[in-house]
This record gives sequence, C-alpha cells and structure tokens, in this order.
Amino acid sequence: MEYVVRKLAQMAGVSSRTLRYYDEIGLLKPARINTSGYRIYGETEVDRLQQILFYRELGVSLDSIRDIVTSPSFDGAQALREHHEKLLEKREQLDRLISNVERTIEVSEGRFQMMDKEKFEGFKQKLVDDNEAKYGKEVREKYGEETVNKSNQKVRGMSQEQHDEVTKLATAVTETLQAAFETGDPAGELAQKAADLHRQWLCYYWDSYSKEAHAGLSQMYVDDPRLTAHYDEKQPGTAAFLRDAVHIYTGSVK
Amino acid sequence: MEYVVRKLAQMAGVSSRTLRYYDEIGLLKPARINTSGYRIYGETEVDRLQQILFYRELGVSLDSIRDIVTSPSFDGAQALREHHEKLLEKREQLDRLISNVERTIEVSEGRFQMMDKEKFEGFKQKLVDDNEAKYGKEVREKYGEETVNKSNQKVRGMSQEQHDEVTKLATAVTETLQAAFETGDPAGELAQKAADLHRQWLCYYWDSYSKEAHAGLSQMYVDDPRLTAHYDEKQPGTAAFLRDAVHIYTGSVK
DNA sequence: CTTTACATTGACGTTGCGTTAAGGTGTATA
DNA sequence: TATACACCTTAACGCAACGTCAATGTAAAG
Repeated sequence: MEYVVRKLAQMAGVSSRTLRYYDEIGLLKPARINTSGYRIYGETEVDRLQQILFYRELGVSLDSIRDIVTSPSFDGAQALREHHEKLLEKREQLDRLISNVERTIEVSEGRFQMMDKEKFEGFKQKLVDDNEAKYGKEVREKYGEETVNKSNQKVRGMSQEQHDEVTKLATAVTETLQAAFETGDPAGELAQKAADLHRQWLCYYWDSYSKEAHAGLSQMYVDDPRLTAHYDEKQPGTAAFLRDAVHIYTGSVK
Repeated sequence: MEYVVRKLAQMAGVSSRTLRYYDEIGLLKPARINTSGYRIYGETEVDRLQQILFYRELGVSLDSIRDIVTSPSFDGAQALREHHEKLLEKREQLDRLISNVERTIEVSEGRFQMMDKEKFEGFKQKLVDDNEAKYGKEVREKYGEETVNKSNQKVRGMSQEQHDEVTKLATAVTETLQAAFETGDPAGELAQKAADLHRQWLCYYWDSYSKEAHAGLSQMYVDDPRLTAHYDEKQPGTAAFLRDAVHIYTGSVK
C-alpha cells in the first residue's frame, strides 16, 4: 500500500512537516516522487518510520538514528528486541516517578517526612551501564564509536556534567585501587577509599544504594570472567582485591 | 538546608545551566544571593523544582509551568494529584508501546501479519479529553485560557494538524447533530451521519474503538447532568437524541 | 601563596521542528 | 468547464530549552 505525506503522517501520529524534515535530512526518504512531485511512501518506509519512532521515543537524536537505520548492517528484528528492553527500563523509571509522586502526596498530607534527595527519585535516569565490557564492545564495532556514545548519552538523558562526573569517579576508583593493591591490604586506608569512591560511582547507576547490593556486585566482578578480565586488565588480582575491600567497607566480613 | 547551584543540580539530575536558565526566565528563583553573588536555594525551591520537573516530564512548556507555579492560587497538593493521574496515563501509553513492539517482534518472526496502522499503536497519544465540561472549566478560570490550551497541547503531544482535525470533526458533529435533531428521526440519514462523525471524533481519543464503548459513552451523556448540559446548551434534548442515534448506529437497539 | 574546583555573566550555537508565504495539484460540486 | 476547498511542493524565518565556550571572581585544600 502507498501513502502520501498526509496519510502517513496521520497514521503515524506525526506532522507532515516532520516527514518532510526527515526526507530532507536523509532519515526517511519516500519510495518515489510521483509526476506531480508528491512524496509517495510504501511498506518499507512504514517499517522504517516505526523504527525511527521507537528510537525517538527512547530519546535518540535524529542524526544517530539516521546512522543506525541506514547502516547496511542494520538488523530490524534485533533492533526491535533492543527497543523492547529499553522500553521496559523506561517503564521501570516511570514507576519510580509514580512512587515518588505518591510518596510526595503523603508528605503533603503530613503523614511523614521526606528527604530532599528523595524528592527527585525517578528524575535521574540510570547512567551508562557498568557492563560495557559484556556487550558494549560488539555494538561499538558494529555501529561506530561516535554513534553509540551519542546514543547512550541521549537514551540515558545524561548531561555532559554528569558524564564528566562519572568519568572522573571511574578514573579515581581505578587509580586508587591500583595504589591500594600495592599495599596489599584490603582493609587499609587506600583500599577503603577506593571502596568509597566505588560506592559514589555506583550512586550514579543506582537510585538507591545498599551495602548488600554493593557487596553483591563486587562479588560479581570475581564470578563473571569477563568482568574479572575488565578489572584485571592492568593488574591480575584486582577484581578480587576490590571485592575484598568492598566486603570490608560494607561490613560483610568480620 | 541550603544548596548552591551544583549541589541542587546534582541532587535533582539537571545541569547547572538549567538552573541558571530557570532563574533567568523567572521559573525558579533562588532563595537569596550570597555576598559572593552565588545563588542559594532552600527548601521552598526544592519543592518548587520538584513540581517543575513533574510538569516537564509531562511535556508542559516552561512558560506554562511558570505561569502555573507562580500563580498565587497554585495548590501544590492538588498539582501532585494531577501529576499522579497523568503519570498513570503515561504509563498506559507506554504499555501500549511495549505491546506494539512485542507484536512487531512476532511479526518479524513470521508468526502473523500486522496492518500498517497497528504499527503505530502507542505513538499517537490520546488527545484532549471529552469531558472538559466536567472539570476543564474550573481549571481555565483558575489559570487562564491560554495556559491551559498550551498545557493540554503539550501534555498530549498534539500537533496543530491533529488539533485542527479534532476541532473540525467536533464542529461537524455539532452541526450535523443540530440538523438531524430538526428531522426528529434518530434513525435518519442525518442522524446516522452525526453518529458516524462522532465515532471518527472518538477515534482521536481512543486507541481502539468498539461499538459497546461508543454506545456506553453516549449513554453517559444522558446520565451525567453536566455532560447533558454541555450538549443541550443550544437545543434541549440533544444529548438524548445523540444517544438514540448512536444506539441505532451501533446496533444497540433494534 | 598556589592549585584546583566551581561560582558568575554574557553570548553564540544546536536540534527538531512550527509557521508562513507563494504557487501547483487533486477532487468534488455547480 | 469553472470554482472551491483540501493538500502538495519549496523556501525560509522563528522558537524552546538548553549546551557550550569565554572571561573573570570565589572557595577550599595543600
């Protein structure tokens, strides 16, 4: 079936202007131009537009979307599975927002108190995943470094300021961990500082921190060979050392 | 407790630039400026920022938000209840999106077919509520016509094109209904045309149409005195006439 | 005192359209 | 066939909500 601009726009819930703009930037070209000069869209374009709208819904910039969907190696079915996963995450975040407003309503009715920090639960989105070593690499090789960085940034609504902070903390963790490793003492001052920095770094990822979760994650670094490899890259034994330091920091071992 | 720009920005998950911009446009003024010229925010500003972020999350323009939250009659607790309601609606829409992507995945795996129109389920958001006569009037008087129109438009992600279409259909319903009323025949051609136009109008509100729902809604027009008053404004008996016409149209009466 | 991090104001730039203007095309009606 | 209305095209300006950069002042730690 074929559509002119208005028909497709109506069906998709976008404006005609949007479709013309997408044509202009090379994001969604019509199947053909008829003898009157009208844009004519077909089945392929419908599916492309659906993909675009999913990416857009997830906050990806149009530039990035264009690079992704026009890539020869673009796999529509795989993309759909990723959209699914991301939409589920988005729903989790929305649930947190809903919990927040419910709690705030109770506060306004005087039932209990709420810390300032809690008032913003759900607005801060989880930032770039810790486990890039697990699957980020494959995506990067497929779509290019720049595209993924932009995409991650937008998907997560992360500002440059926040990104800088995370990067700085990650660097601080790594450096302090190395220095602490040389002391050989996971209970020492440096190791405990590394654990604390690690906690601060995690707080960009987790809306709520718990010692159990922190300890559990550090155990994961040892249990998952790929994550172990990530931490042991410069100095074998680092993952285990961090795990020990965190366990002590969180009081998980006596 | 007091915060400088960076602290508040971090806590709320926004950028320092955002807070300065909000100060500049009069949306969120700091509690005071200290002797160094630094912005200092307090408890009141924290609560104001939370409200702002809820409105922003719901797509309301900053201009509108400023008009709302700076109004002397702004009621924070009431606003929170409205946010709650709107966030629940937003989650419903997200659920529809998730269903859409799940179905599309099944299509991509060849399990069954999907109509073009179905591929955009969840992207089109429900438009302005039918029941403005119920509670829209109070809000309008409170905050002003322009603010509410802008707010509704943004909250619902409605484009001008879509808005025009809805308005045109609503006008067509009203005019056709009046002409049909004069025939006195709810089964007549004009009345059935009015019922059909009413259905088309409803399709901007409902993602899925059913005759039962259509018939049920038209019954509501008669049962709810305020909705009856809305339809009977120009011609008493119009609500009942429309109910009859719709019942015949949907085959709810023989 | 020096260094680093963060504050300020000012100003330019970006993204993704919305809107308007001018002129062409399609369709229904008189 | 002519007319009216709806919708097509291109071109271009405008805008919201910041992001980014520059220059300069302030706070805190070593």
